[in-house]
Amino acid sequence: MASIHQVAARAGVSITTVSHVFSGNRPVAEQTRARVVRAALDLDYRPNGAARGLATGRTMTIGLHFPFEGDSFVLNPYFPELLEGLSAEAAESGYGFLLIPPGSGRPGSPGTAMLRAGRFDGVVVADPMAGDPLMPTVRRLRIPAVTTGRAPGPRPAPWVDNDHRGGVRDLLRHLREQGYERPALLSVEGGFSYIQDVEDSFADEVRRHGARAVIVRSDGLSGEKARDLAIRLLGRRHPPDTIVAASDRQAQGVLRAAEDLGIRVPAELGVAGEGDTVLARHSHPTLTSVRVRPRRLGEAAMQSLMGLLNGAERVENLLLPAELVIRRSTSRRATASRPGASGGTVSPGRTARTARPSSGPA
Amino acid sequence: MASIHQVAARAGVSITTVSHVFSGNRPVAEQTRARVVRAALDLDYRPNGAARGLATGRTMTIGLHFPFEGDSFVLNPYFPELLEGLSAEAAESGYGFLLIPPGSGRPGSPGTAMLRAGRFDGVVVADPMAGDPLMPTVRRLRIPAVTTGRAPGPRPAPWVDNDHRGGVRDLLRHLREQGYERPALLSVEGGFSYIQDVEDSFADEVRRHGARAVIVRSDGLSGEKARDLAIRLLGRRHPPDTIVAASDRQAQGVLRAAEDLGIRVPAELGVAGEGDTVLARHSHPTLTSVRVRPRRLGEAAMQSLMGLLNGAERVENLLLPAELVIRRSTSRRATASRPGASGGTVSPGRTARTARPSSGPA
DNA sequence: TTGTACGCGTTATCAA
DNA sequence: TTGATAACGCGTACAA
Repeated sequence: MASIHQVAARAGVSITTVSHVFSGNRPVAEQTRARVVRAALDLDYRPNGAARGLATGRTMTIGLHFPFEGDSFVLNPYFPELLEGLSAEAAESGYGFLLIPPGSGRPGSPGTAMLRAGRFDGVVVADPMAGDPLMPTVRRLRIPAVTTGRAPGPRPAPWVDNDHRGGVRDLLRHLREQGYERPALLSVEGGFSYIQDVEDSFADEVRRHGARAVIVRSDGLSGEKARDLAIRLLGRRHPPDTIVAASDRQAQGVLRAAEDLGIRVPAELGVAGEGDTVLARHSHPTLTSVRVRPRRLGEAAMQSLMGLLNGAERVENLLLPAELVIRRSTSRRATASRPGASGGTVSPGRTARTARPSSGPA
Repeated sequence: MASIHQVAARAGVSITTVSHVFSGNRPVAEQTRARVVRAALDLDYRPNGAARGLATGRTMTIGLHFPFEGDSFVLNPYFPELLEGLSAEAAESGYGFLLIPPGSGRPGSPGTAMLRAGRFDGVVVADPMAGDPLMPTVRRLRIPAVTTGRAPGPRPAPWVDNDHRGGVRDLLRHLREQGYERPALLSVEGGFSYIQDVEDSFADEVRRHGARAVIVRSDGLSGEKARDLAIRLLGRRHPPDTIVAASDRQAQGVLRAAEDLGIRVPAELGVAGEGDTVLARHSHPTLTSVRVRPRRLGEAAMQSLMGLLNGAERVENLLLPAELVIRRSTSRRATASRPGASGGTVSPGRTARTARPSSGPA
């Protein structure tokens, strides 16, 4: 492997010049630069990352953690899209992602060793879970961190998030307009702030309009489990006339339950999902869902983190708006907006809001 | 951040001794070691990875690539499990995974820059696709590499793989024993060696027993698409009496098609999947499937790569046996093995085989 | 516009 | 059992 010295020698310049040709940190005469580039090409030279890191104190690496311990969240298209956004934004600036293994934060685990080894400049933690020792460890080690979704606890790390509460509010308003009166929420176990938001705002909103807040929880996102729970819900003495599911996969299970029980959707039962995944467009009937933007969230997370890395004392938290996409599964009254049309109907747009720096749930 | 010098000073020893306490590269007297550890603890010292990398020439980082360009393979539980295996094995030896972004290998892409920057000691490429420039680039840069599934081309990198061909053979034998005579294969687009293996061995085996090999391909793993294709298959003038799907999700779509058409499974139609995922155990009827071991495959991949990194000239390729798990969806004749019992029935076990170093498809 | 020389924090060689 | 010191390859303050 050629080093900067060999390139300098071959180009007839000093290593300083070679360095600056590759870092771009100071202007180099066009002629000189050409000679250097030529020499580097000839020798197949690539600047050594470790040496760079040693000299600059930067590793150009971001630690990345996903909540993938159980099976439950693996089959969720949310995370691949989030990763795309992170990746796109990181690529621009030469950052790479080092996976932080599950179980990191527990004393003595290999992941904790990695955290302690200073192998990255900062971390992105996707959907930190309540009770997970990772974020406390990250804070203790003073590693710059941004989370997608909010970490639990009093002074969470800077975060970016989807406005799930707003999404639920919009959805419930739409359901009221469609004449549904007894909504139930089919939620899921797990200590994510997203679930907390959905459940809290569902309960608040339903009660504010004088109804009882019925919430049941599945222990995974599977459609089968959702179907079973929905069947039980619909067999109650006073069954709900709408079921809002915490994910599109669960909503599909609800549709299946209705089909099995001979209950017509949307006439007798309204069904809505969350995430506006490909499932929502392809189920029968098509599914009303709350659209979030994992890709944009990933980009925003990296932007925040890079702010921190560039010396910003603190960065603003960011709440991305969620859009209600109305489709057949909740459209039982004719409206001007032709529900059921190709892509669904999007509720009146709202613009991105910036939340207060260390606010709790918005 | 404390450095080795400060620890040495505080412990009253040379930096050499501190170094050896942390690297374990030579014995240190118990008393001395205790003093060093104490000092390190007091100063919150952690060895600097970049400096280590510079001195040793090793980054303790493995590049990792998943075939996640489209949505299609994201929703496959195979990859999370593969990652678990890789991760477990890597953690033991202090290696971490740096994600190689999609599109790497194309000249000028950020991923290619990362490959060229020498940021890792080796790479693991999960299911390299035909036509992807990644593996050629990796070879050109002489980065030690192992693939899960085989890379296309004449002299592929060392690989570990599931014995899909053996799995298909066992499955077809079972189907013949159950009296099925006209199997069709519901495959999927995409240049993975795994698909090639399944299609090739299906065709070989079916023809060897004098039947016509019917193969149709979906352009994704979705259950909906599989259902539509299955409906078309079953509407043919001479419909198949068995449909073998390239994944459990597709097989579930086939079950749905049969249900919609009023075709009884397994009496009139046999259905089998691939992967033995949670879907197979939970569908109605339960699904016969070919079980593979992504977790063990991941472990094996890392072991092979670490062999390469430790100077092995070449490592043996490894073919892990696939097990046929017989459940209700193909069990129309009574057998001694009580198909449909809890976990399904596993075909006579075979032991892991080691393939010839640069063999093509086994 | 370019070059000299030092420092980054560690490992490895050689010596004691 | 331990230590002194030369790499490792790059960035950058300072000088020219």
